[in-house]
Amino acid sequence: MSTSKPGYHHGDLRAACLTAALELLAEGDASTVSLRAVARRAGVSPNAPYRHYPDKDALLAAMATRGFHDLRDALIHADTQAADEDRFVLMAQAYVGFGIGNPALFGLMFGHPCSRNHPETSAAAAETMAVLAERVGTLVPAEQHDAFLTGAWALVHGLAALVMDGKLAADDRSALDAMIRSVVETMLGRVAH
Amino acid sequence: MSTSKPGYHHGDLRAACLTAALELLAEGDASTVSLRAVARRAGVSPNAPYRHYPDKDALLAAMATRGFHDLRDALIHADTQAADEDRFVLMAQAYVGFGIGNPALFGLMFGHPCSRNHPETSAAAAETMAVLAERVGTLVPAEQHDAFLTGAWALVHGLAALVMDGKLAADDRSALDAMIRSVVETMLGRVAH
DNA sequence: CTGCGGATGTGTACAATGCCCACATTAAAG
DNA sequence: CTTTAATGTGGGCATTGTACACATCCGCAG
Repeated sequence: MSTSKPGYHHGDLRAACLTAALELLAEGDASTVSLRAVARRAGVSPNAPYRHYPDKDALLAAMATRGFHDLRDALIHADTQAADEDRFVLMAQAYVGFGIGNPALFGLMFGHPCSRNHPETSAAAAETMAVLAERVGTLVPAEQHDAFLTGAWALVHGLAALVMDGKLAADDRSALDAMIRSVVETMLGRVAH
Repeated sequence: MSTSKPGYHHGDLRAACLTAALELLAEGDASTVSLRAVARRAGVSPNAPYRHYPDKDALLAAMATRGFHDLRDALIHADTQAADEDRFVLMAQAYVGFGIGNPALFGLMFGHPCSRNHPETSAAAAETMAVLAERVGTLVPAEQHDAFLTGAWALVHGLAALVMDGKLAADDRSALDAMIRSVVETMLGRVAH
């Protein structure tokens, strides 16, 4: 397809840079991603990426945007996998699981200034959170709605952040999921009744 | 005292580097902190810091350690400021308030690999969390203790992360504190007994 | 007091990086 | 076919992290 032409022009360097950058990020930490390394991996000169991204932050923002879309899709998928009471648990597990599976990307999405400064990334983040909010909206009486929504969101995000930071350890994935279930049910059980 | 001698030797360069680095971090984002800028601010040659920190990550870890100690102290102080039921609310407000007041440092503490790799920093983080854990221990029956502790911690940490990310807005500090109180009381209020 | 050794700070150096500029190539619009 | 804008190349610059060799100084043994 697009890989069959080694000519002067790449074909879709923009996308190639994005995937190269995501690969690099997955292989190491944030410092592994340099514009020049991305260019090398895409088989292109060090400056070529600048034709598609005004600066490094723009590339990082594009990566974060992709990350938010993937996270959103994972949440939506989890939301369809169970009956009502379990849905939020599954979404929490999916949220944390995404972080575990893509730690450096997760850190980029929530830790790097670029996600705040780029409107496209902020929009993707908002979309992602809207999925959580919709589910939470079905779980609680109206008068507690706002506080509960905020709390549930914070709970899930905090779980993810702490697990990613190694502050909460688990032997394997299923132990982790069990822990998440236990925590979420304990915390939400208090509110539900 | 130690600032009165402009001679060849600095006196306490180790501490000077730490405070210079913390100043730089407070003035901008993480990228503002370069070893060379730290050296400049301390009025010393670019390589002098290497006599006290083996590499840049070691300096960052020292900064994170300091951050955890300050956060711990803020939590301990909050814990003494009210009667039993309010203590956890005040601790949550202090936790988020620390993040608001030191966003870049907070990001370092919870986002950067150095806090995982340096034992001293990990220890400081554990100490900090122990303060939260102790308070939580008084709020809940033993069989729910683990899940509740994790949940409460995640809740507070998630609140801080979301507020810092601009995902939860508040007009001013007292509106923010009110929101935190509302969320915390909703999530764990009626279980106190 | 002398001189000596280890701790601390300086200088030079190098590779890598982000980014700027001028130039080359090419695909597509006229 | 010609022109033109998009895309990729090459060279260059300042900054950064860090290694190595040298300078300076504090404290201690004689």
